[in-house]
Amino acid sequence: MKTREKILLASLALFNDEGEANVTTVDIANELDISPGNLYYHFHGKEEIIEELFSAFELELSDILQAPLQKSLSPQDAWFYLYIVFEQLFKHRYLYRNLNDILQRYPDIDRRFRKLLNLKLQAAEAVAEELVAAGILDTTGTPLSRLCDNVVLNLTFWLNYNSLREKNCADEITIHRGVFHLMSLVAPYLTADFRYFYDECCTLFDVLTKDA
Amino acid sequence: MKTREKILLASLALFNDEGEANVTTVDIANELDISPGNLYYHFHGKEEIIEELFSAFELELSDILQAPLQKSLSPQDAWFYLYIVFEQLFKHRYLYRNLNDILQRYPDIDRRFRKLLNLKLQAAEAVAEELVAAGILDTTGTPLSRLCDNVVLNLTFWLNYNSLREKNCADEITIHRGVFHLMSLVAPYLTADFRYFYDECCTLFDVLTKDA
DNA sequence: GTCTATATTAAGATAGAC
DNA sequence: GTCTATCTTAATATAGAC
Repeated sequence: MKTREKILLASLALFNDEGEANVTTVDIANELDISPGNLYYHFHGKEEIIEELFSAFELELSDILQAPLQKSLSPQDAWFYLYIVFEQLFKHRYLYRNLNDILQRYPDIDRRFRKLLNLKLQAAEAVAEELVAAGILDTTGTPLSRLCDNVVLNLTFWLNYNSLREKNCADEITIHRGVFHLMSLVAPYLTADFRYFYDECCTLFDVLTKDA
Repeated sequence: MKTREKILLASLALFNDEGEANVTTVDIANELDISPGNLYYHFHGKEEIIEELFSAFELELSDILQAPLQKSLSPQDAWFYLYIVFEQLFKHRYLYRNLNDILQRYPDIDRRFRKLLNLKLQAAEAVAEELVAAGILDTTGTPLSRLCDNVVLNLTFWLNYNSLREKNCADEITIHRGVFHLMSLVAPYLTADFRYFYDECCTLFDVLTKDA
């Protein structure tokens, strides 16, 4: 693997583990046993590394979020889809962990992150509309947009909230918990015929998280 | 007003406006037209200022959160109570804006913040139980703790989410929106007799936010 | 491409005069 | 209590040898 690639991978891992603000260019170089000078040969600095990491994240997440807009998701896939989204967010959790800080320091990332947020909203609405059409959800009384707004807020900040509740939570469990937490937001809108589905989720969730 | 007091007030204002990480001891001194040396005479550094600001926040918020645990809140006060909590969080929004960063750098604040989070959960459960007892909420099917968990997550991260959605939102509007957003979480559990209340909230919210 | 050595910068902090 | 002047430290960044 080329040094440039190695720098990106090591940076991502360090940012996720220690928090982006606490990782210096020297830390990254040390992690790879290369000199700081070498790192500066490949990247002009931390800023350029972050921008390149974000670009990769943006590309991958855009693809994921555009899927339900282009081709309608079958209801049984919605559950699986939620895991895909969560895993992508988790892979780049350094971003969500220090969101305001990073967006303030990198105006370009700020602009692009807001675009992604809109895309999240659109994807959530597309999936929700599918579920309503399939008779799985009944949202009469509350506008769909309000529910989706809440889903996106929870998607964006769940990882932060979970690390406040459980300081050392295994990665797998964190993702299960996140998906389940989102399910519970939608649960009150399930039609009577599909209530059993949420109950099954509760049981499954207990099984999945008991291994810990 | 004593210089010490002035430093605390100016720091809080700067932290809220610029983000704690972007404010240096020199910035604070400049804001007050005093020398950095003078600031260091009153405080050992930024750390001590933040710890003192947090202690004040902790004291005030604890009082607010303990109220519904000691004396049951009448249902008509619940709405008003939510405003009190939100305004307190808003006054110290610098903390919520860079939460992970600050908690990582100040282990003592981390410990105490988690305590406050538990207190938030307890207060939410106490209020929710009141509303259930009064026949305003019906939460059969979903455990109350899951709803409260979600309320606390939203309390903690609403300010962040809102500033992602609306970059320059007036303070007043931000708080109205936050309270309304929380209402909409609870709305699906309102009993049929009290549905009208949420509809009234929607109308009121439209009026309150139209002045902007 | 990679290293060592060094320069630059900015924040944090202190000493001593007034 | 407050100021000016100065020191320390850590992070960022570059120059030049190999």
